[in-house]
Order: sequence, then C-alpha cells, then structure tokens
Amino acid sequence: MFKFGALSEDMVSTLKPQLGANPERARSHNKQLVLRAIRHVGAAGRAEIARASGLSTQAVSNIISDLLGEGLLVEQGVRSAGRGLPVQQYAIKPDGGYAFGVEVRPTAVFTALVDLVGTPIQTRRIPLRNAGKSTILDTVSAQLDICLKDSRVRKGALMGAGIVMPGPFGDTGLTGTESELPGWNTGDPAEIFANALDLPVFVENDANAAAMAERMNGVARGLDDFAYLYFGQGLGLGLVQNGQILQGAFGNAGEIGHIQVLVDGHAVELESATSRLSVQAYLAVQGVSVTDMDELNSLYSTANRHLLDWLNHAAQALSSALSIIENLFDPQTVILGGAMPDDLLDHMIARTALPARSVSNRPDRTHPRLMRGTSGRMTATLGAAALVLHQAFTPTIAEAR
Amino acid sequence: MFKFGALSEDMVSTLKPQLGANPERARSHNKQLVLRAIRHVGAAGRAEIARASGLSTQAVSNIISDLLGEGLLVEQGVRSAGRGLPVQQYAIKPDGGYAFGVEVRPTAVFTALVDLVGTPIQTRRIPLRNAGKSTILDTVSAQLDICLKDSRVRKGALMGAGIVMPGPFGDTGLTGTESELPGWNTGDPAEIFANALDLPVFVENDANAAAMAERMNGVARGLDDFAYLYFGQGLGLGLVQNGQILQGAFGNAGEIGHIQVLVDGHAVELESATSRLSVQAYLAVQGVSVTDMDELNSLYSTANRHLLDWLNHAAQALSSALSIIENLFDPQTVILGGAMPDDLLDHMIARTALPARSVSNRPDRTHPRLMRGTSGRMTATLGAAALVLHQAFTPTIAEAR
DNA sequence: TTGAACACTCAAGAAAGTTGAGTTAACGCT
DNA sequence: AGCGTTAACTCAACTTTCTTGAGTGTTCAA
Repeated sequence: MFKFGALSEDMVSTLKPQLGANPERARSHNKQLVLRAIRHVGAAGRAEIARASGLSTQAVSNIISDLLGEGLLVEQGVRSAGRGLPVQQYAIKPDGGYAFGVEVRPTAVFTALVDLVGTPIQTRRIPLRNAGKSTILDTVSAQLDICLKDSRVRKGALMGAGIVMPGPFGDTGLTGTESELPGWNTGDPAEIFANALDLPVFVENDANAAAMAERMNGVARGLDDFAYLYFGQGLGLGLVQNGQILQGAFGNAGEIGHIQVLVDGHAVELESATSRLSVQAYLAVQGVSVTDMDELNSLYSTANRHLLDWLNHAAQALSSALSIIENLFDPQTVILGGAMPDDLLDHMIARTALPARSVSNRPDRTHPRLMRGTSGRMTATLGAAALVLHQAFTPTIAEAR
Repeated sequence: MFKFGALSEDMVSTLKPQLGANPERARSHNKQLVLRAIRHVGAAGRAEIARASGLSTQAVSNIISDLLGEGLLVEQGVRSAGRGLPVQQYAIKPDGGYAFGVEVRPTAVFTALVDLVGTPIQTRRIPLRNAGKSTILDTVSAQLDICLKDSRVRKGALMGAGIVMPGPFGDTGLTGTESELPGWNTGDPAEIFANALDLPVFVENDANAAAMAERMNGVARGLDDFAYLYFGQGLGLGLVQNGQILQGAFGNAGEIGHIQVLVDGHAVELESATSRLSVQAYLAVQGVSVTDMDELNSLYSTANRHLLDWLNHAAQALSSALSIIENLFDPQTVILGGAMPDDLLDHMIARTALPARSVSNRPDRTHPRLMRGTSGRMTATLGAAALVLHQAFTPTIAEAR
C-alpha cells in the first residue's frame, strides 16, 4: 500500500482550538446574541432582534421563551411602534444571575458582587496580613462564601468570578516592579482560582478590567474599539478591539507605563511622569506629603502650585502617549480613569494637547478624543465582575477558549 | 393597555451586526474550520480534524465529502499512525480556487493571481498614466480580465480580490502625505472595487496585507499574534491579534510612522529615521543618490560608510519603536519586511538593541523578538491576495460583516 | 370602513449534527 | 503465526434547532 510521510502526526493540536457549530452550540450562541441585543437597547421585541441577528422571528421567539424559563429575561410591557401589532418587549432580569469581582493588591483584597445588569449588590475591602499566594486564595474563598450568605444569593446563580491582578504575567523584562505579587509566576492563575472557587474564572490586569467596566455600564457603553488609560499604582492601558479585550500573545498587552515619552524635551518613562506614585514622589520632593485620593483632591481644591505643576507635566506626557495610542490603535476614544480624583482627571484632560498629526484627528468623530471614565477605588473591582458579564453577553461560537 | 416608553425604537440596529447560527451558516462555518485545520498541517485525516474542532467524526466526514465535491480538497494518500486503521488524508486542492491581489500606488498598479495554497500564478506591474480614481478602476478591471484570460482561470473560481491602498483612510490629521491617492476619501473603497470587479473585495493598507502574506505562507505561519513593520514609502505597522488583522475603529490602526522616537537623544518622527524615503534623503545629503533597491543593495555590499551610518540611526529608532510595539501588543514576534533589501534588513535586525524593559523579554519565548519577513516589490501585492485566502480559511459565524 | 403593515404564533418540514453499532486495517503480545 | 486491542471510518436511526408559510390580532391611514 502507498504510504505517505507522517506529515501531520498530531500537528492539528497546535492549532488554536476553535469550536465547530452543532445544534447545541448554535443555540447557546444564539441565546447570547439575543441577550446582547436586549442589553444593548434596554428592552426589545422579537422582531427587532430577529432583524439584528439574521434569525427568523420564530427562532428568536423560541429562544426568548427559553430565556424566560431560565429567569434571564422579564417581560417589559408593550410598545406600539407605528402600524401593526404592538411590540411585546423583554429586558434583562437583574436577578437572573450574578458576578463576583475580585481585585487583589499586595495589601488588600477588594470584592464586589454585581447583578446581571451590573448593579453592585455588595462591595468590600479586606486587608491582607501578607501577600502570600495561599493567604490570598483563602481570603478570596472565604469572602465569596460570606458575600453569598450576606446577600442571600445562591451559588448556582453565580455565573463566574473575575479576578484583577497586577501584571505583567509571567517572567518578563518588567518583572521586579514593586506592585507585584510573589508566587504567581508558576501555573495559570485563572485555573488556580477556578479550582479554589469552583467557578468559571477570568483573570485580567486592572486596566483591562476597568475598560470592561466602562463598556458594560460606563461612558464606553456601546463602544467596540477604545482604549482606557488606568491610573493605578502606575499607569496601565486597557485595550478593547472589536468588543474584545486585546490581551496579546502572553496576556501582557497594554503595558504602557514603561515606554519613553517627552516632557519638556526630555525623554522619561511615561509612568514616572503620570501615575499615583509619580504625583506622590513629585510632591514629596516639594515637601508635600499625600497618602490618599482625598488629600490629593483637597490639595487640588486649594490650587496647590506644586500639584498644578505636576499636572502640567503629566498632561505633556499624556499628550505623547495619546499620539502613540491613537496612531497605533485608531480607537473611537481614549478614556482616562482609575485611582485619581475626578477633578484632577478633568484638569488633565482639559490640559492635554490633542496631537494634530494623528489618525484620530478627523472631522467625522462621534466621541471626544479624550474622556473621563469612572474613577475611584472600586473601578477595577467592578471591572473584574464586568469580565464575567461580558462573557455572558458574548456569542461563543468561533471563540478561542 | 399599558404602554411602555419608546425606549428602543430601532436602536438594535446600532449594534454591530453579528450573525445568529442556523444550520446553513453552521455548515459554512464548519467547512471553513475544516479547511483551516487541513491548511494548518498540510494534510490531515477526519479523526484529527474532529478532535480539533469538537465535531463528531461523522460530521467531519460529511463536510469533507462536500468539499471534495466542490473541488477544494484532494485525497492525499494514507498515513499509518500506530495502531488502528490508517488515516486517509486530505489536502487543499491548489486549483480549488484563486485570489486576485492588487496593490495601488500613485505611479503604478501591481497585480497578482495566486492559487488556493498561495502560489503565485502571475504577477504584473502596470504603470499608471495618472492616479485618478477612474483610471485606477479601469486599469484594475482590465488587468483582472487579462489576467484571467492568460491564466485560463474561470472567473467563477475567483474567490475575491484584495486591494492594497496607501492609508490612512478618510480625512485624518495625517492627510496630506505625499503617498496618498486623490479622490478616495468619499465612499467606501471596498464597495467601489466590489462593484467594479463584481467580486468580494477586501481593502487594507500595505503593512496589514504584508502581515497576512507572512501569516499565510511566510515566517508567520501558524502565528496568531504578531506585528509586521513594513518598509514602504514610509513605515507602516501591520498588527495581527488572535489571527485577525487589527483595523481600529476607522481602519487606520498601525500608523506608526509619525510617532516620536529617540535617536541620539533627540526626538524625531519614526519614519523620518527609518524608511525608504529616509535613507534616500540621508544619502542625498551626503551626495549619494539611490533610486531603487538594487542600488541600495550594491551600496551596502561595498560597505558604504554613509549607508552604514544611516543604518545605525535607523536601528536606534527601531529599538524605540520595538519597545512601544512589544509593550503595547505583547506579540509573539515582530517581523521586518517590505521594500528594503534582505541584507539591509538583516543588518538592522542585528544592530537593533532589544529593550530589556519589555514584556517581550521573557525566557519562555518560542520565536526571536525580531525576524525578517519576505521583502521585495511584490510583498504587499501577494499580501492583498492573502487577504482573500485568509477569509476563505476563517470561520464566519460571529464575524461582523 | 377597509385594507395595508406589522408582530407574533402554530404546525409542518428541512438541514445539520450526534449516537451507536458495525467494518476494516495495523500493531503488539503470546 | 495467531489473536486480541486499538483506532479510523461508515451506515442508519435519531435529535436538535432553524425555517417556512399560513393564520391571528392590532394599529394606522386612506
């Protein structure tokens, strides 16, 4: 018999796995499509959804009946839209499901329980004795139980947990940053948490999570391509492209903090010019000590000269960063948010020069080039929960898992 | 009757359209999945494909029988892999389909006809009398006919046309660059060409197309996340994320040429330091005139001092750019290619300092951080054709169209 | 008042995938 | 050499889900 060389062996397994479509998966895909369409507009009828998805009205009807049975939808009254039978509308049922968001920092763990439409039910801050791996796992596990008990939410109603951890992940040239957690470079954090919590788990850095939070319920609602500059300890970049978080080959895309930018004609690391640590360091040199956002805010309200100086520097650095982000990603908008008071963010946004030589400098824009997002201590934690919700509203066929 | 506010009207239509799954679309999706798996390994049997796709062997069997009937596959002998029945293998049938690639430049149009596995059947260069829109459309249309006739390929076997045009698209802050074509800012170029050629059309800039060429048949085979720095007139960045071209909200992602980088401590525009125009300008100041790649190559072979100086500057600029690309995208690798002789590219790659503070600086890498891709005059044109092939091998459910 | 427009349902039909039993071929152990 | 195990593949029956086309009810406009 003719034998052909062992060309392929099991080489097919080196392909990024992608799912084939069968009836069951098709239905699951379509369900998510319907949920997504309803979420997008708040309330919708069968016919509209059918038009938007290319399915028949009948199919949408069947799916809605399923979703009602699963408690994910509620009837939302009738709307008469011109001629014809009035539209029976459906909306997402807030208590149809819940998502648990966790943000792990070296000194504390933040948690949030949000419902299916993204409303926070509970938020907590738990100080950490130490940043050891097992301490963190135990704390998060315990908090999940407490959280469920207090809010009387069944574990079965939990759709998953989102975990925010400081990046970069793995052993990289940026390893050694002070914000890091020890012991997580071995093994897949998502898998470790999934085992500990017995839930589907999604792990991202703070910037990506914050971007997702903004997309689910913030200024980025309805946007599919945008960037989020997140003021954390340093400065992170969350990238959303085509509605999906851009993760990069090793999960570390968006590490913008260490690129070189120009301030007063000198090259500096971006996050040394614009970050929480940066403003603290700058003010410390001037003999001003700030330890939290409130102090920063009151300093701003008294128009502190040193703070205003720093803001000017930061705005210069931001302008350089903006040029890079816009020309490389061509986003609908760039959002600023995170651990920085709103007033300071607004000030920076107002002072940041929008580069003229940029693909984003176009007359037909629909959004400002720079916007303020949700800021505050819980942004990333709520973003962690948003990762789970995003998953629930994203059709799955053809998704790499 | 209770009336609910007109919350949604036809707001659902503002959603990015995404397809629901029905049997017909599921089959089309699965067909592409099977083709993709076979292409990935060259030749494969039913069972392997079933495992890779999560479909049953029987389903794959039925699909393969379809694809054989459509002339997209051929039997490829038998491979015995250990115990059990030997594997009946299938491979892509080269003449199962063709793709037409077009690169439009201000002074000439380049065309290529490639077969289903990416082998070029014909390539041409047609000088343009003028760069007017109708001249271009007429020329491309005529060339398509000639090309089909000469190669005796039926039009029905053509799966589509890829068009490479200089970006950025639309009226942006970078408009006014010398490489631009007049008259294309109104209307959708893809639609205009689709009407003129009566074919499915995909439009991209040179860098994205080159990246796709490299992924189909070059050094990026099997890579799903990489960046391609393309030396054209200026310098472009082609970005592939998760196997897809990253286009940005307005199709202009990757306009890296105009960002600021550091050379000898001074900030300059990247493409003023490293591009074909840059080397020509640099040498001209030294009294050396070069007009094409051959001259550049012979200059290099004689170790021309000025050229070596320029290469040093270019390598510095590249190092800055590399830091930005790596930290923002976290790609598997960065590829250098385009209108620059191989020897010069190799020289630059050897001299470009790989930034230590980069997420790409990790011990578990599988590819070099900087690689040379296909260079030469036809790279982008073949890339244009690759856009069509890519489409044919990419499952479609859940794709926005 | 009447008919067109439109959302929705019902029931029958079609498309595609899955399942499980059966066939064939190669390997390896005795 | 013989025989049981392993594995790819096929066949036929079955299941899921979608689509189609006819039918119902409501609203608007001529």
